[in-house]
Amino acid sequence: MATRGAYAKGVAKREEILEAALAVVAEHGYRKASVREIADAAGLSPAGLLHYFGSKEELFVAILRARDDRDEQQYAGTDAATAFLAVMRHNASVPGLVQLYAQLAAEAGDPSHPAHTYFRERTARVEGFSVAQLAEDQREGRIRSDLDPAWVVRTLHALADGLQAAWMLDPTLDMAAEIEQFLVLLRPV
Amino acid sequence: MATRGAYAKGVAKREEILEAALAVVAEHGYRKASVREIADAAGLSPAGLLHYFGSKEELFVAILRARDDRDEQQYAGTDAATAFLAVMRHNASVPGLVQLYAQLAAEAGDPSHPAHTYFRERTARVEGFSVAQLAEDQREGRIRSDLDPAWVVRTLHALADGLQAAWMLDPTLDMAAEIEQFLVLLRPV
DNA sequence: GTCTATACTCAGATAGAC
DNA sequence: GTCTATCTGAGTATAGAC
Repeated sequence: MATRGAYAKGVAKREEILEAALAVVAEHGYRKASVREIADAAGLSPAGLLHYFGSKEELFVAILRARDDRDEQQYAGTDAATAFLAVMRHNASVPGLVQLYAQLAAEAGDPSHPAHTYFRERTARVEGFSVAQLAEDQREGRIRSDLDPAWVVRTLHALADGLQAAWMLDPTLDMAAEIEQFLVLLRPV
Repeated sequence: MATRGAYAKGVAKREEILEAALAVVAEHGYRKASVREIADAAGLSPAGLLHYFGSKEELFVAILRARDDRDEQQYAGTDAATAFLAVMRHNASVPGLVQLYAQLAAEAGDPSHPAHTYFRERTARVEGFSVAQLAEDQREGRIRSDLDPAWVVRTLHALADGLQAAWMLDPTLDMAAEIEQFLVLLRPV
């Protein structure tokens, strides 16, 4: 139903706008990615764009949600360490997305920001299933069993976010290698 | 000389503007801290403010520089681990500054951003003397000697940045405790 | 050197016509 | 569902008063 009749066009247009927004962010960075420019790239007016996404912030949150969906589908069931590394390696190939994520995450520190709820939910969800995965890694002897899995996951998450900030300042930084080094410390002795 | 005659007023006004900016950011958050509002708080017009700081971004960079100066003076000579913990604990009492830092750091990912150079230099400087401190910690047996000090410092830095992002989303997070847990992994066996 | 008044440009968002 | 026209508020450049 959702892709038939009068709705099909709207759904397709939404996808088209997301793609255009991503392309503009990738090329010009988040700062200069105005609604106008994205609307131009998607072939409609700023007001037309805002018919689909109520505000600039909502549009960007939608992009991040789409990324989350893809990542979570792709790495479902993989052990936590491997999944983290794979995501980090992939991130290094999409600087625009990394910038967008960092920017929005910083803004979302303000509880009144439209993306605040999204980031809180995202953290709870991602850390939730990562803890489950990590506990399994511990049972199977891949990770030291004397560490609190929740702490390990929070640390991995914070480390990943911080490394992305460092990587934006200096793209020669190998984010995955840094994480890998940390994982060595988690190995059973 | 710099504080005599006709210049004394200017220097004092600069300080006053920095204080006002900090207060506005602390109260309304970075997002809604407009040049106009800061100018009002400092008792002058927007253009008057821009006489001292060429742009909004330069003003905010000046705030962060002032913070750096204070921190670096205060913890010069302290061992790296203790200094990091002290700074983290202090940060938890100044949410406005944490927000400002995170926001500007994210924006500065773009090389054309006015704060890009500041953050690159800051990273080089802070990590530089932290590595020196950490190497000493290693020689004196407080830290495992088989770890690359540069890696440890980069990781500590990234972890701190990431934890601040997480803390903004959930202020119940104890950033210093998280760091402390990580430091346990660095202790000699 | 310090500062104001004015005005310009561009942003995101809204109202209402089509 | 999409446009045009418009509103509001941002940052800041300029000219010039003191």
